[in-house]
Formats: sequence, structure tokens, C-alpha cells
Amino acid sequence: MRKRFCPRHGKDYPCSCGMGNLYRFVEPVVLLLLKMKGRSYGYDLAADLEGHALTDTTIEKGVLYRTLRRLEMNGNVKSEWEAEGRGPARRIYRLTKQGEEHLDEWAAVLEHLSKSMSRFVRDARKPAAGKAKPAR
Amino acid sequence: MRKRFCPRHGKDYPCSCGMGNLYRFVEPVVLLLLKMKGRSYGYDLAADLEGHALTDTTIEKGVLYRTLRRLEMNGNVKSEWEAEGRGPARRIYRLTKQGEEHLDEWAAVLEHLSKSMSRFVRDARKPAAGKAKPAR
DNA sequence: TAGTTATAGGTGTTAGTTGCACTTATTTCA
DNA sequence: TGAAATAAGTGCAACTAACACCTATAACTA
Repeated sequence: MRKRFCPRHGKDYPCSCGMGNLYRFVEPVVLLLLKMKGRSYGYDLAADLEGHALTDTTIEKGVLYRTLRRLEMNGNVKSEWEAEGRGPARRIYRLTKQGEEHLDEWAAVLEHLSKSMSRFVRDARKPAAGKAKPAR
Repeated sequence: MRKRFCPRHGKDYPCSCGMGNLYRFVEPVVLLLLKMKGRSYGYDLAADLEGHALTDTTIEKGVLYRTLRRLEMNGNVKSEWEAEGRGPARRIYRLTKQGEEHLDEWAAVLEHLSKSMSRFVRDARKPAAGKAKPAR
């Protein structure tokens, strides 16, 4: 049984605190990059993803390409092949109107999540309540 | 093919922006609650989870119980049956020393994630760069 | 006292997701 | 001409999520 490697706890420890490449967190980053760049393609996005990812881990190419396809299926981006220029042909993606709205939704979701998390961190660092007298 | 329901986009939209009950986000909340309460059990934790969850969605019982078992397998909590008192016997959980450390690690992970997310939100709300003159 | 509700702790199943390795193809450069 | 860089994927086993379902005890209530 293949085990996932956790950089914090080593192998054979079935935690997920590193949080991997959760495609649900790759999606908004792709949307943001497309907004900032105007147009881009998989191979190019892969490089920039490192700098903008929400998690630490390196982004997995497979997740990226599948995310782009799914975004297109859902109407959030559109693509066209571009053969001109150097190297192999590129599939160029752009945000659609709906994609921009979807990014806005993501921003709202992540803003809320960010606040929940920072509240969590504050609570987690408080000393445990009423430990002076043992509870039983 | 059973489809997940997304409260934001309805059924048949394979997004995950609601983010469901991601067990990886249930784990730290359980650790925090156990730290705050000193001792607790599944049914009791289930009630408090709502108020402390990182995501909005209601917490799924199955995830909670399985999370508790996994935490115990990993040595982060320990449990004992308690038959006294009213109602059916309860499996009482407590944090171990290791569990407290694990919570601290989670706090560090989530602090980082929280910051990444709020940076993301800031960027996402900036107007798109250089859209005045069309890029091509 | 029988039936219902509340408390308590789970399991089973299947669809969906992830990680990682692998594949294919074109172009550039030494 | 052979290696490296660019580009876009696919295959698959292991893992995760959602939701329904199951078991049992205790308390309440008609």
C-alpha cells in the first residue's frame, strides 16, 4: 500500500498537514494569474504558480492541466491554440466574464476562510483553560 | 452518477468552493476543542464543532468519528470508555503531549495559509493590469 | 409498559480527488 | 544528430468525501 510522504512527519504517518496540491486551491490561483496576465498557457502558468500558490508544496503539472480543462468545461476560461512563435504550439487561455465573477466568489470564500484560520490560530495559542486545578 | 451539491452553484456544477468537510480541516478543530475542554467525546464535540469549524458547512459525523480514531492511532489523543453518568457509555478523549505539539504545528500551518489567502484576496481585488490598451 | 425520542458511536458504499509516474510531440542548441 | 527545453497531456492506484445507514442504551411520555 503506497503511503503518502508528509514533509513534516515523514512517511508512514497518514497526516495531511502539508495539504498537498489540493486542486481546489489551485483553481483560484489559476484564475488570479489569468486575470493578472490577461492571457497565458499551462506551461507558462506552471512557473508562476510557485510564487502565488496558497500552500507551500510545488504544484503538480497534472493538477494544473486538469484544472484548466475543468475551468473551461465550466465556462470560466476559454482557450485557443497558438502555433506562431517559438517552440511547440500552446493552448492559450483567457478568463471569461463568468470566470472573473468566479474569481470574485473565490476571493469572498478565501477571505472568510482566512479569518476563520487566524481566529483559530489565536485560540490555539491561548493557554488551556482551567488547568491549574485538575478537572477530575 | 451521483453529483455533489454546491450551495453556491447548485448541482451539476463540479466545483468545490464550498469546501465541504475536508477532514484535514476537521482534525485541527478537534485538537483545539480537546485542548480547550480538557476532555470530551464524539457526540459532545459534534455540537461544538459547528461554532469552531474553519469552513461553513455542517460537520459530518462520520468524518468526526473517523478523525478521532485516526488521531488516536497516531498518538495525538488517547481514549477511555466512561459508563457512569446518564445515557449510553461515552468514549472520552484527551490530548496527549504529542497531540498538543501537533496542534501547535497546525497553528503554524494555518497561520501561514491564512496569510497566503489574505494576500490572495488583496491581489484578486486589484483591477487587472494594463487592460486600457488591449494586449493584442 | 410499549413506543418514541435523545444520546452515543459507529460502518458501508461509491463517486470524486490526489500524487506520481509516464507518454507524446515540436523546436532549439551544442 | 543527439540532448535539452518547451508544451500538453494521460493512466492508475491510493486516498478522501458525502451521505446514508446501522446498533445500542437510556430517558421520556402516552
